[in-house]
Amino acid sequence: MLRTDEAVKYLKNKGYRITPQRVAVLKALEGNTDHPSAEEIFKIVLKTHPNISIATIYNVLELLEEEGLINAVARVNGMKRFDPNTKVHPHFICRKCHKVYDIPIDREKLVDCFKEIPPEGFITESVKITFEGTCKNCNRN
Amino acid sequence: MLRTDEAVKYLKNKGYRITPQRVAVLKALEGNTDHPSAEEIFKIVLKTHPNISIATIYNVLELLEEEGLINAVARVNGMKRFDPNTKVHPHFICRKCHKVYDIPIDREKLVDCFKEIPPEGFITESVKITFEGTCKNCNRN
DNA sequence: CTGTCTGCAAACCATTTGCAATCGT
DNA sequence: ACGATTGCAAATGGTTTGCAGACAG
Repeated sequence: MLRTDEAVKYLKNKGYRITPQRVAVLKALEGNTDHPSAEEIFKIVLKTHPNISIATIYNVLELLEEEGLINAVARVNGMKRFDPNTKVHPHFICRKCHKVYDIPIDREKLVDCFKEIPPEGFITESVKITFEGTCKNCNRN
Repeated sequence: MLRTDEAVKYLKNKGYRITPQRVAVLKALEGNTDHPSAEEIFKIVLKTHPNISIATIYNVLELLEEEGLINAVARVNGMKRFDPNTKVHPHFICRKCHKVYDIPIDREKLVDCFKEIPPEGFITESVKITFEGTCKNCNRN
């Protein structure tokens, strides 16, 4: 799970400059379970940094993703959605309200299920498990 | 697995018109394990239908996906990739060569692994399991 | 015939890029 | 200081859309 102070330390250590914009994006993501889009992160950060540019948001998100501090976990309505929780876990995308939910899962079972795949010679860098349908809330109506 | 004749029957039965363009897209996808993009399907169909428009390709693909005859299984380099095999099965996306591989998997194990998720009240319409990394071929070089 | 589909070209829109000015180190 | 990073505005590019004409049923 992303923590701003640890991420800052990590980035500094890698030689990256610690700009207010980068810290602001990290803070917007810390503890955020909404799987926000770049636009949503932009809106959050605008509150404290009224001059920030959307291009900077994209820059920072790209950096954080490359450094493995966050993941792009889905694409909903054409927009990438980001998750500060980089542990492998399934997501559920609601086709009606476009919310992205984390799905709790028995980690042992998951590891067991996937341990012999993909085939030899393939090197896996990330795994995505995504359910799509209609969520509890939307099904009630 | 998609079969052109069955798909045609299905679409006709639903009241859709059977146009040469629709049949051509179906034929381009039948038995295709390359997970082609819209552009790639366009190129295939152009050989037999030199006047077809890319917009028509997108139209037909949208229709086939809505009708559950094909799936959009991934987005690689910004491009949707399509699979005529609509059975749930994992994919491996190579970050170097951008090939999309089908991954064989023990179906029973998969069902067992996923049977109690997602949580009650959520209605699942599709499941995607995607590995990303570098493929056997690219790792050799 | 009639209303669905197609082909064309323009529009869309999330994301990327080029570049001069800014600011972290 | 110096070079990495930002903000702005324009470009990119896969996909979508509007519409007149074509064609399947």
